[in-house]
Amino acid sequence: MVTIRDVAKRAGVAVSTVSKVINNYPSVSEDTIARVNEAIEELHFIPNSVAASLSSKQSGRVAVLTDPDGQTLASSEIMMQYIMGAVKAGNEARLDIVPLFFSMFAGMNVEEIEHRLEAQNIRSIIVCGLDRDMKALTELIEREKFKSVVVDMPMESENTSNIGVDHAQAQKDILRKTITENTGPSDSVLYISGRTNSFVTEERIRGAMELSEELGFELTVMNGAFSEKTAREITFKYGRDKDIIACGSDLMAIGAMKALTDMNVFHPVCGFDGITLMGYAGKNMTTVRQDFGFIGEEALRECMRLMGGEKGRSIRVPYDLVQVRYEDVLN
Amino acid sequence: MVTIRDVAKRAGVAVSTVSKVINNYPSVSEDTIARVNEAIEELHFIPNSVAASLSSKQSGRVAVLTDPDGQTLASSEIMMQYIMGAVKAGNEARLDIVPLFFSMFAGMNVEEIEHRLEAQNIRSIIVCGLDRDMKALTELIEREKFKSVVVDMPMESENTSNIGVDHAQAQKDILRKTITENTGPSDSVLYISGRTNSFVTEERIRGAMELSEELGFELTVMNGAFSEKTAREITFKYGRDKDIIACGSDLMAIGAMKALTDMNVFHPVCGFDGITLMGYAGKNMTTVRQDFGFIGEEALRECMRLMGGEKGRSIRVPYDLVQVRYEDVLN
DNA sequence: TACGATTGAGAAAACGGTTTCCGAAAACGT
DNA sequence: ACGTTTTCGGAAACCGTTTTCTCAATCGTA
Repeated sequence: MVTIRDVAKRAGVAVSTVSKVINNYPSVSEDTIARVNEAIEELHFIPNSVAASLSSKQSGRVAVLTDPDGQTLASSEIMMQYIMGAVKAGNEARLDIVPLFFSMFAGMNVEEIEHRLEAQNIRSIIVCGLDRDMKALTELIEREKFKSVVVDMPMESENTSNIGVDHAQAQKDILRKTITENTGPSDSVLYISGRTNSFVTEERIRGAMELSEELGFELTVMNGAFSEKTAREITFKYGRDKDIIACGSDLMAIGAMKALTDMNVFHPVCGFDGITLMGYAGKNMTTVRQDFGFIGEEALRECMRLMGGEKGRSIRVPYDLVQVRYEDVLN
Repeated sequence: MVTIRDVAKRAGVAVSTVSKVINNYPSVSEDTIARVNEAIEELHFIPNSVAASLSSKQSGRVAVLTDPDGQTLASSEIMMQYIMGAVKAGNEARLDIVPLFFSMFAGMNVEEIEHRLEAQNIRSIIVCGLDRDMKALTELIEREKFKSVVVDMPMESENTSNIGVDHAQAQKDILRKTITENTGPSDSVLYISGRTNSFVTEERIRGAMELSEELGFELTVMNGAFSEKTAREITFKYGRDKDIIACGSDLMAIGAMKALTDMNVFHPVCGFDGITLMGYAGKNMTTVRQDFGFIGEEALRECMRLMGGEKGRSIRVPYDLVQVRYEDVLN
């Protein structure tokens, strides 16, 4: 392994000087910089990130935390996109990115999780799939020992940013579109919501209710708990007499559509997320497409901002209203 | 951060002794071990893995390498399961696992990839989704600087193990089952294969051909390139007159089934992989279900074996022949 | 009883960087 | 031309472990 000392010798300077060049310190003359860079080139030197991490507690290692349990097809697609986005942005920023998974923390208390992250010299975390029941992770963020970027939870502080689409607005938009493009403003809508411990569920319900006030349609909200099966059952029971079925996730929308098809009725259905599976689910379905890859990228860039000393903030990302067709997902 | 020195002081021993206790060295008395462990408990000490990694070039950091391009829904589900399996096994073995992605290596030559991995003190890699065209990765493995575990490629050496199901046998099994459960041994079978640069494609084709010899049915092999769309087109053109459509992947099986449905003919179709999407694709389809999570776990354990100094080998893992039904994938 | 063999524990040198501090040389102002 | 500041580069301490060596104490045996 070629080390910084080899480079120093080759360039005829001190190791500290090489280090300064690597890290773009000021107070190195153009001349020296050139000579050092030349030596780096020639020796194919790549700094050992482990050593760097040890010596400067600075090192940019970011962990992606989530709960891998209850993995559905949809969530693994979404997670994969988060991770790939984060890795991509991490590569561009030339830092380590170390995905971990919440499973390893199951049953641990906050201190222990903290210690484990510290033991890896991790300074910043991206948390996805967080809901209100995950007390340990929530507390971890609130203690602010780490720079945290949390997806789809309204947390914000000195060291915490949140990121995600505006769920209330998006729900309003997709529902309005579904209503206006179909039968009219005085319909009755069955809204099948996600799990109640989730922030996005609250927001989406709020959006639907505000729109119902605004347009004056009848709105029935029922808890589908993000379950395709439950959504299907609810639709069987209560869907027939409604005009539109709106769901708090695509998976539930698919369940609802299955039920409608079985009953031989053809109400429009709208979902939320924009997963690939929607392309296989039938016609007459629209959804809010989130760009999960982009969210992952942005989340990582936000980690860097926070590590750079800037304050936490809220980031809203754009979304699309789409009809996912089979042709679009076909590969 | 509580360090090994704090523990040493507390226990009244030298730091080296603490280190020995942590790493289960012999030549420490029961007595001392107890005292040190007590101190560790009391101080909630967790060894800094970065320092450990720097000091002993031993540290167990494993990278998962793959090509994230051309991510289909199916492959993201499969990758996620590989990764989660590996992470799970990694946690159990108490080592770091650092998923990286091949994307960062796009366009790099072998030396550069090597340097980058070295710079992270990575000693062992798991490679998935490798095909014959990925020269850099293949060469990386062949140079044997790393302990490599490669999924579904027939590479084996001192420092290289491979893992996967027996694709030829599995293809034979699922095809035999499909034939015998349906019309009889003298049918004509259309086999839509995967991409030709892939080892699993060769094996699966070989399995199908051997069975055709054995049972004496007519076998037509066509290249579907792992594409749902292509499989669909092939089926449209040539599927009608056949009795059975066998495919080299589930995604292609779904495409084939789509075509059959559109043509209003109902041949049995079999796929390969056992992805969730199959549950949404229709009746009369069977497939080989691989346990990707288990493969990920085993791959990581194999990394540890190799790092422990044992020689590379081939590992065949079990598979199931199943019919994925909607009820089974419903959540 | 004495002597080599064994065992248990500590001191100190790595590992490969970063960072602080210091001094020499160059630039500047008057 | 002299004192003062600024610029640039180097020496050395440090990050938290592991690991090698050394040494004292204990043991077994003749």
